[in-house]
Amino acid sequence: MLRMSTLFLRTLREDPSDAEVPSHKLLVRAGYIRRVAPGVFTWLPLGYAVYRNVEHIVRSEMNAAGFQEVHFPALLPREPYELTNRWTEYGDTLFRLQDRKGADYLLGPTHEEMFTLLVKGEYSSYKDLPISLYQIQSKFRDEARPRAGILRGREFVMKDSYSFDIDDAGLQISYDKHRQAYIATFARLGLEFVIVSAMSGAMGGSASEEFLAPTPVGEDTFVRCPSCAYAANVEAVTTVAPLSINASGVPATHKERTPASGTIEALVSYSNRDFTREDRPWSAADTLKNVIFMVDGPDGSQSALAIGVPGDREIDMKRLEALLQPSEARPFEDADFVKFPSLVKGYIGPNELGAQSASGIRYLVDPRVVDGSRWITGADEAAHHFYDFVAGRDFTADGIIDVAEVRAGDACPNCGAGFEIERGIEIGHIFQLGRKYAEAVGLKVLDEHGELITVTMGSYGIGVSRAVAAIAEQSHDDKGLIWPREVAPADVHLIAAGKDEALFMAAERLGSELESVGVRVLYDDRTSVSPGVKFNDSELIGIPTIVIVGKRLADGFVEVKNRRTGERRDIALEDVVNEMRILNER
RNA sequence: CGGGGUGUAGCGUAGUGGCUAGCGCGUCUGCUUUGGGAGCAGAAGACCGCAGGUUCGAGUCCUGUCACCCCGACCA
Repeated sequence: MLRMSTLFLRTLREDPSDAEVPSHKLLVRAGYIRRVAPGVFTWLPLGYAVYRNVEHIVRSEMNAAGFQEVHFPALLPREPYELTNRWTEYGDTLFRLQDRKGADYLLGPTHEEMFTLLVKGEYSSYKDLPISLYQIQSKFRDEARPRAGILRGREFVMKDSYSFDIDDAGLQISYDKHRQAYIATFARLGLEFVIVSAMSGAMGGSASEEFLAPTPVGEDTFVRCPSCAYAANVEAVTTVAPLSINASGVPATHKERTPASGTIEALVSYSNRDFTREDRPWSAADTLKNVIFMVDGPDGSQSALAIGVPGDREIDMKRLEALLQPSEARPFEDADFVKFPSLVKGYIGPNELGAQSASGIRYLVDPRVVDGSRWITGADEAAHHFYDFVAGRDFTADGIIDVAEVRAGDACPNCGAGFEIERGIEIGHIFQLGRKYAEAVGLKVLDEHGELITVTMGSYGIGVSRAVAAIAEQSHDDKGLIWPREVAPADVHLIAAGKDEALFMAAERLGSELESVGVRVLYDDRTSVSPGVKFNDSELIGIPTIVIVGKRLADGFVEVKNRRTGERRDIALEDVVNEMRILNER
């Protein structure tokens, strides 16, 4: 029985000034966590109890799925990460350190290399596979900007699993088992979640899905179709290309002088004044905006890339980066323009783009730029635009790229309905890694023909510490936290409300009885604290059931309050233990 | 790393260049109080982020520096 009189706990009446999101504010105010350094937190007794409950649920579901737990060090040598090139590729996000001899070490940001090497060291036959191993470990990432308290720290706990199979079919089975285990885990954690596609096909088609907990403070944006099951991270949304259009009636293209048309908006209004089209007014979606990027490859190479999108949409850098990985893109700067004299900044058009053009810059367009679509676009001359510039007739791009911003109402690729946009916290990620790491470290086994084959892998993560914050984020009100029972630090928050000694004795006895039948109790046995303080603390702390031993005790009753609904009931003292036990069994 | 902001007691904060840096919460002592963050009386607790400078005088002005927070780019 946890006793408030001795519990290491100090609740705060005011929000900490450095906290922004509800989970951070409440976890600090309720005395669950304290900050040690940016993105680094200490778990206090109540917080650690919740954390351990979450960890326990994760572990038990992993074990139930037949995965085996191992535990790597957090402190790792450099060499394994050299094999996969991640010692350098990981960049500044990697915490590096040296031992006294000057040898390089790192604090593990994720453990693909270690798991792969471990299996390589032990197994060498197809008969040993499949196998799935996992660990629950502190991970370290020197994030450029930790934020939102526990939601995005530099030290955090992650459950990471890796599956090892001899072929794609086996990998699919391992992947599906993890998917099922994750569904069971998050359901038990009391989290509302959505499974979204996380990668576009352009990356090579390996399956990857994210488990997102919808909340306004989530860092991931995803789309969800209200009329079918489709859900995807914005990075993975595929745009439905319209059918090609018959452009036989479109006038021949013509170049016009368009002064003061520096912005799309200005161009559209100018066009509607001086170059009206026959059927309807021009809109921003009729302009073709061409943006040039410099793409830095992982090997240090640089190449320019031109992207054409309808003028009513921006290019979504996240989508672009996701598609280009591991290369990185940045908008063209003046210094880059100097190298391409045929480009007129602000008036770049398809004529000067593409492999065949003078610039030679690869030119990719949005899927909406179908054959027969009719555009206003740059004429590669200051203050001039082409009108009635038709795709397939007047220009041809080198290919399609789907990186324009995604908007609510855009068509679902599955059923065509307009989808909705929401935000969510990434609480889990399952991913068919394939043979990348196995190849890098040489993980091969003999198959039934005695041939060496490279193992194929899956990698699966759950943010354990993050899940605590995600639950807090989804489950609180203006008074405080509201824990789902299975993760709550106790089942019952027992309050002695009053000063009568008999009342404390009755509460004490009730607490013991509850504990004896397996009900976890947090007992507010403080004698010098007024009932109001106790009530407020109980609501802040967020244990699902609050039992008040107070003024109704004289009639043989205690009050039982549901933290979530606020519903209160008077229950006869002798029935409480039974009631609580039933409640606990659900 | 780009942009914005803030550093005053454990927490939240006030402080036109001028006396001993103020208030609330929390903490301690005593008395009172006990169904919605109690009252009275007293007490402890601050190198005003750090380093320079201007000035008779700096929490306040200037320069530098560090730290932290927020918005972006990056991620469980």
